[in-house]
Order: sequence, then C-alpha cells, then structure tokens
Amino acid sequence: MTDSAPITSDVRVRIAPSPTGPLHIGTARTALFNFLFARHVGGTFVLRLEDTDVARSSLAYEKDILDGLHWLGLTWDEGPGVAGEEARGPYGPYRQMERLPRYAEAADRLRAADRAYPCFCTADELEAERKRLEAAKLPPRYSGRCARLTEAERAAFVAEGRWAALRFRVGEGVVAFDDMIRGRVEIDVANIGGDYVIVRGDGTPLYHFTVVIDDAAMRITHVIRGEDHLSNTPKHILLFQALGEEIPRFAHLPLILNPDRTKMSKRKSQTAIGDYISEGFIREGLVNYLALLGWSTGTEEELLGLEELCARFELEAVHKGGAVFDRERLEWLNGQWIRRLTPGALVERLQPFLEAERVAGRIDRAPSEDEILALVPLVQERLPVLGAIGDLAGFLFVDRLEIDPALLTPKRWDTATTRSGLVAAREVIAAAGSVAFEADELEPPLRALAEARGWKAGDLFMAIRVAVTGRTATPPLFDTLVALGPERTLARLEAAIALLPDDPT
RNA sequence: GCCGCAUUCGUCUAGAGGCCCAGGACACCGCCCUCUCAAGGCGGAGAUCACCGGUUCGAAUCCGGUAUGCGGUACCA
Repeated sequence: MTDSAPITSDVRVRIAPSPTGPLHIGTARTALFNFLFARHVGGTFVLRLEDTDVARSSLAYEKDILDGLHWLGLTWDEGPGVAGEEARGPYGPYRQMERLPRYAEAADRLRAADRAYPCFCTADELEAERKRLEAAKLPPRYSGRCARLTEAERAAFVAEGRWAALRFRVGEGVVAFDDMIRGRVEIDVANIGGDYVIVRGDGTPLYHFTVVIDDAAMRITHVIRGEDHLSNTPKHILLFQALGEEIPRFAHLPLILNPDRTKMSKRKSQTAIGDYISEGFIREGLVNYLALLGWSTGTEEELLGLEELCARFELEAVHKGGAVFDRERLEWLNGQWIRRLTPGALVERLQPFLEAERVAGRIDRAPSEDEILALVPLVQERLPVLGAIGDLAGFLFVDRLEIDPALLTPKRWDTATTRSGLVAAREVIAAAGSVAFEADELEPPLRALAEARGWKAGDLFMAIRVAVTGRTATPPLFDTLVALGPERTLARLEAAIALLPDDPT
C-alpha cells in the first residue's frame, strides 16, 4: 500500500499537530493534503509533535492524534517513536520538547548577532501599552522599548530580578512570497506588530520560533498548512533569513467552516475525528470527503480512493475560498463506500458496532460472524454509517421485543382486521415454514392470503413487519423473517396478537 | 482599528475571454421500481457568477474600486 511508497524526490512535507486536543477534522485534512502531495511527487511525509505548550499537551491526545492518522491511512515516513518503537528518520527527535537544546542554540546565535534581544517588560507594562495604543486607535504593536538597552541597563534589570523574554528584531521592509495556492503575497513588516517574542521569560521557545527551526532542521521543502497561518508567514520568513536557512515554499489551504462560515470549531461543529469514527464513518468515506473539501479533480468524478487521490492530487488545483463542512454529503459519500465494501470486509467493520450495541444494552447478544455475513445483503445498502446497524437490525438480537401497539395497526386497517390478519398470517407462515423457511416459500402464500381476504398485500406485510420487528422501516420482510427464524417469528406474531383486543366493539 | 485572504445554486464544486442566458454532486421536490425503508433510474426546481465601473467585437473568467465575510494582530499553536 501507500505506506511503502518509494521516495523518489527531494520534496519533504510535514504535519505538525499539537497534542492539546483530540485529532481535529482540520488537522486531518491538512495532514491528508500533505500526504497526498508527498505521495504524488514521491516525496517524504514527516510527522512532528509540537508539544511546547506543556500545560495543555497530554499523552492521551498524542495517542488520539497518532491513532487517528493511522486509521485514516496517512502513514508517515519519518516521525516520533511510539509505544516503545524507535523514532523513524534521520532528523529526530520529532517531539519538540526533546529538541530544546537546538532552540537554545539558535536563540544564542540570534542573540549574539543582535538579531534578537532580551526584553524586560512585564506583562502589566505590555498590557498598559496595548491599551494606550488601542485608545489612540493605533494598531497594537510592541514599542521596542527594550530594543536599545545598554548592557549596563540590562544588568540592572537582571539585578532587579526581572526575567527576560527574547525578542526578534523585525526591522523594516516588505516580505513577499509566492504562495502555491494564492499567488504572490506581500506584507509590510511594519504591520506585523513590532519585534516579537521567540523565547519566553522562563526559557521555553514559542511556536513561531520552533516551527522555523524545525522546518529548517528537518529540511522541509513545502509548508502546507491552514490559511490561518498566512498572516504569520512573514514572521517565519524573517526568521529563516536571520538564521541563514533556505526558505521553503508555502501553500495555505482554505479553512473548513462551521455552517455560519466561521472557522470550524468544537463549539459549533463536531470536530474530533474520533467522534466520526465511533459513529461509523469509514476511512474511505472520510478521506474521500476531506480530499474534496477545497480540492477537486477538475472533472465530474468524485468517488476516489486514497491510491487514486495520491495519483491525481495537485496542489495548484486547491481552492482559495473556505468550505463549509457538509455532514449530509459526507454521509452520502460514506454510504457509497460502505456499499463498495466486500461482504467479508463489511462484517469485520460491523463487528465492533454490534458489540457496542450489546455493551450499551440495546441488544442482548452480539451475533457471530456468520450471522452478520448472512445479514450483509439486507443491510449493506441501508447503512449511511456503520453505527446505524443497531437501528436497522438490532431487533434480531433482542430477547424481548418492545412493540408500540399504535404502530401495529396499518394506516388503512383497524385493530380487528390487524388481529385477524396476524392470526391468519401466523397460520400461513407456520404451514409454509414446515416445508422450508425461505423467502421464496413465504412470500407467495402470504400474497395469496391477502388476495383471498381482499387486503392490500402491503398492509398485511406492514402488520407482520411491525409485529416481528417493532418497526415500520426494516430490511425486506421475507428476508427478515428468515433471519429471525421460524420459532421467533411465530412467537413474536403470537405476542403481537396478544397485544390486540380480540373483541373490539 | 490595522494588515492579509476570500467571494459561482442552501452546501461542496466545474469553469483559467467566445463551447456558459453557467455543468456535476449533496440536500429538496416529483415520477418509475417497490411489502416498508433504503439503493437505483428518470425528471424538476434552484446561481442576474457579491456589487459598481473599466478593458475587449465579446467577461463568471482580465483591471480598478466598493461591500460583505473570514483570518491574523499573545511571553497559544
């Protein structure tokens, strides 16, 4: 499969998630686009964990992210060691907290070259300054108060016990770059807010700093990330230059949006990949859908597997505008892929969902593999998500069926007709079943019964359906009866009949 | 506020000067199939291509402006 794709190009891309939350839809899409780009050109796909926000990072999130990417089939060529395994790749470690000495070395270098300087301003001072600017209707910007401190003044602050953050000197000029998706972007550094902090007072490095050092150290050639980083790009370019590193190419992907067109967020949308997995979206559907959010082949084809996506993906064909996440379309695509699964594969994927139904107490026993296999023809085209299996076929695995008596009587029937219909049906089914309990043996006599009594076959069937399943929407009736087996079919008919008054007045 | 990016049916998108009074898909509506639900087939409705000016014989496509939206503007990532 794709995880053993040969490396035939110098292209190196990365996905750099921060383990401060479960794998997010947007991160997954960015990872997918990086992966597709790498595979398309025969490049290398690197995974790096940006865990410098120690307070919010956790191992549980890290695991969720790694598992999620694996589940999607986005295997990386280089990345951190997990579960006792060695890290893979020549540019490790791939966790930023294990790379601290490298950031310290780079910080020293910038400091020595006077491209960065210690800033002794306190949070309160900075806050006051920001307020002053805001009141004067000026853009927030660091004044540069500490930029020209003499060594003596610095020593005085240190003696005072103040801790210094390290600020990068921004200088003047215009930073320009050719975004692979948006074309030329030019930003005057006067607008990026002044000299910015690259190392905190406590000595830990900040994102804008680590991302540049690592992208350079890991020889990343193309930075493919979300549009929310577009405005930050000049900060990165300035650092690449100051460090004497080659500047990678940039490609900023359009954002995935909430229905109200704001950046997709946990508050307004379901963003955790894990939640989609537990609902029963399958990787083929999710990958296909995500790939089409912001990209298209340029043709009218839209059912594309990972292999095909790798072959066809073009970064230049990515859209510029944000895309609203459309769950209905995802469900449709997911259903398409479920229908394309082989029976064996569907059985395998259904098993955990049936087991979950059992654990939740919605069914009394989880069916065997063979039982599920027999079910596949009845359910395969009726599952938008695997999790729908409980609603669709759960009645087969419950010991005591709950029936809403109100549903038992078909729309055009009264309870007396329903009762006699079910009584007669029970006889017919018992008789037919004694020959062979098969769909072909059951249907003709029941149709004949309806005709003899002047009933619409559909009404009779509906009464039977509700009697044996408790539902008005089920897989085809006769296949359902067969799946249920003769004993349970007859017992359920009996129980349903008992629910109907035998002398309605 | 400032800076940046964006703007084609409700949604995802095709479209790179004439093939477009704009094509496909999801959703929606109708019909067919049909024991229900799906699936599938057929058809329908749905976009004055944000707006205004320009360039051109001709613009959704090129240029300028405006509007709106979003993003960024942290000792978060």
